[in-house]
Amino acid sequence: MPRAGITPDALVAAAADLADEIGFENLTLAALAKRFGVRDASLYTHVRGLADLQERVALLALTEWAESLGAAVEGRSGRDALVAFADAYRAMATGHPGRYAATRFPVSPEAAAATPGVARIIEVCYALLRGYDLDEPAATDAVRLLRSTFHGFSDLEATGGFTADHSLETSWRRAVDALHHTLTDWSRI
Amino acid sequence: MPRAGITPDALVAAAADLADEIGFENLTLAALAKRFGVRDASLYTHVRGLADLQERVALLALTEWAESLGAAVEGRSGRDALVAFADAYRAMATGHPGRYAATRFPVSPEAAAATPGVARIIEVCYALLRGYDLDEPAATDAVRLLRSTFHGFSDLEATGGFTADHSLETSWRRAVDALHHTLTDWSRI
DNA sequence: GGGTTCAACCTAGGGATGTTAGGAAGCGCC
DNA sequence: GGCGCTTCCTAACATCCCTAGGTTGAACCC
Repeated sequence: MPRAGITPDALVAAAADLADEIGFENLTLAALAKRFGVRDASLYTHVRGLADLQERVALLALTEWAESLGAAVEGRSGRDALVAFADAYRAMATGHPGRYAATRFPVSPEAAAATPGVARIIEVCYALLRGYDLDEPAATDAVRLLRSTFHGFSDLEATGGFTADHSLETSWRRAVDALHHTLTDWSRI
Repeated sequence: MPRAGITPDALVAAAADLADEIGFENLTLAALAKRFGVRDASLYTHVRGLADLQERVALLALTEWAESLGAAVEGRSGRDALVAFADAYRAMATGHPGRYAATRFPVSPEAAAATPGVARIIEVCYALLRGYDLDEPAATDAVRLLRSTFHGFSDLEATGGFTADHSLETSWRRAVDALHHTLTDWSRI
């Protein structure tokens, strides 16, 4: 019987796609093995187990996300940058729900430190603030506010938390506008 | 052998406590049965299955949460009400992580409609806005912004999303201040 | 008190999953 | 062609959810 030609990277990429299709919480070694035409026990050659696979998918998703956010902010500043960042953020959350859910998997500090994408996301957030007039510790407070709002909205949207019969698109716009206003007025709040 | 004297309500309450201890996603029928000194199959007398148990825990958590949020807002208005609401929200998320995670379980529309707490939370959110000058559809946008920010911050805090060496307490205060400012200036944003 | 009935709890077992241990065989390299 | 590493396999076990059917505690009725 021929080899399936699995590599850890191919396995993790396929797992991320599978997670987008069926949800990160439903990602299972059995389903992933079936996709490669292989027994589930065979996956242990490439991955230490389910927890290891989940962490790798999380790190992949964080890296891809960081690139997408970085590219969105590139060459923009102020409100333009904020809108581009927000739209890239939400596009990831709604277009790749499995990957997005994976980003919230608690990765070990060592793995996070060894993955450039993790620090890059925070870095991009700080770059976003350069168009506004913020120094530490206000910048950290502002970054936390940005992430909280974006993450909260995306998460509530993804899990069906919003039920009112009103456009999510305009609510999202209003939220971004409100953040812009807050960042502009930060010292006067 | 004597009966354990289990009732559905006692079972769900114990499940909520167990979820707070080991995490909602680790809540298992086997662990719950062990807590009552009973076989897992015996729980099917009181509950239709794991999904049913999870939904009941979610509804219990939502009800308790609604009461807590309602009590916090009671007799206050404007900024006072906002701060009290925010602190009650965060206290639930950090003090009862299992229950908080349960509130994000997708409950069926019928069960949600039959549980007063679900509607009560939205109602309390709208009551919060009475101190500010907002009409529809702005009120819905504002409620969504409030929930997004509170949920996002709580969720990132609970899952270890904040790593910077800076007080979470002051970041939370600043976020609430920013929301107050946003609600006050809503028509001028 | 004795019988009836309901419901709580049990044992047994099947299917799915994660995981480990050890064996067979493809594929590269000499 | 032969050696060896790596991939993939089978076998087996533990845990979990869930179903089917049996046993027994406890309340109720006479």
